[in-house]
Amino acid sequence: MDERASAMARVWQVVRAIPRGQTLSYGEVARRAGLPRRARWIAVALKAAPARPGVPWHRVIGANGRIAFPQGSRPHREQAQRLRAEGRSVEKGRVVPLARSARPDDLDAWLWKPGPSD
DNA sequence: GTTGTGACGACTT
DNA sequence: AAAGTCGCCACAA
Repeated sequence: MDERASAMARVWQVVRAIPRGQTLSYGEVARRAGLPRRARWIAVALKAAPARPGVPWHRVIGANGRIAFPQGSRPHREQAQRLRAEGRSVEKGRVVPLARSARPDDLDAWLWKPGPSD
């Protein structure tokens, strides 16, 4: 079984595990998939993601809450729309962090943290 | 084989 | 705040 395929499967699995309305950064997805420092590669994996079952790719955002697609682009609008449909607000291409912390440098604010109840 | 590019990220100017 | 730089690495040309 080739490593590339299993790595990709791990990425999809991690992304599929993100609950509705929650987000993870590319870097965090990479770490959880056992691919530290390969944030860029996550994009490759998501592009290759199966359409059906489908992975919630819109829950994966940049490290600063930025939607990675160019503003105004089709995919950018779709991602923003999907996130808003799950209750998150997006302002100027940026996903507004969850209320727990307003500090823009606090990654935890928009990173989903698995809690004891999960 | 080399080069440029990109749905990234951490750092430094 | 904005722009560079560098590390990372799959892919296409």
